[in-house]
Amino acid sequence: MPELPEVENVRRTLNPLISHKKIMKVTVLYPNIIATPEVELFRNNLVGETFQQVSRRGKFLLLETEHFVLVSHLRMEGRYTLSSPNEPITKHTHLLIDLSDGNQLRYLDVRKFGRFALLKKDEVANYSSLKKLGMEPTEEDFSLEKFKKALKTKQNIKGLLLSQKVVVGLGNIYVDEVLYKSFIHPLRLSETLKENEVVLLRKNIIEELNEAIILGGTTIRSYHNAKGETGHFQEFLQVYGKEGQPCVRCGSLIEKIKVAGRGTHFCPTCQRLEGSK
DNA sequence: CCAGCAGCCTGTGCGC
DNA sequence: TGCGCACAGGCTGCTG
Repeated sequence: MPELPEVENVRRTLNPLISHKKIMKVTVLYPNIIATPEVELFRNNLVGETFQQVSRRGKFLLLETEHFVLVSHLRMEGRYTLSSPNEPITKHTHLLIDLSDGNQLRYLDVRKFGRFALLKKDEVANYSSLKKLGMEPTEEDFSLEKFKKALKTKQNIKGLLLSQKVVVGLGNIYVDEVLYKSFIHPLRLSETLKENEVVLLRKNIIEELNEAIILGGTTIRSYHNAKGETGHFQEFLQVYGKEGQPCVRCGSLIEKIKVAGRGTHFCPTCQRLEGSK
């Protein structure tokens, strides 16, 4: 489910719901979602802490307390809600955190792919999942020079962008949209991109993700922010989920193939597979 | 070291 | 209606 715009909207809606609230009790209903430390320690370390701000690195949420950072990844379908402890617990609820204001923060995840790691503050910088992440897709962090260097590989461009090791935040929907807007075929080898294509691709990545954040993210089936609201960017998708429909630029029918193991949508006419001569 | 791919889970939609 | 299969906003660990 969530790519960067959705995670950022969860961050923005979750932050005011939990910051400055003390953790009274922690209940883990599905232990496998806790990557580290062991569940007992996870609970004991969290109880008594007070949430500070919620921040984000790539698609990871960082729920900070005085001494720890709760690193949360929603993967495909993870979701937060704030409810009364009296509300019945559904079968897809896996973590409960009772707060000092009487509310209960809940983590729900149908596919159980999401993961939590509770780290001491000084361990965060060295945590492998965060350490290997690439640049944030902002004008300041996402350097054109670094991008050009990172593209010197024979990996196809879609796979490279999905890997999060060059620039973070793109998932299967936004990567298809961004490549479409940049006239680049998803199977194009990264090293064959020309200067003007790299410049356009970088600009489109930054703009696309920003616009999607402003529109509340993309809701195809399950995404909701921490207040239960859906996004609206799905109304502006041009290729994702549009197979068989005409390209708005040239009228060719949008095709769907598999790239990097993922369903991939593109226009066979406007998106170039070869570097221009 | 790196690219590629199963595995992790459950639900949904499709063809037969 | 039922069944089997493919597929779904992602990451990780193993393989060659």
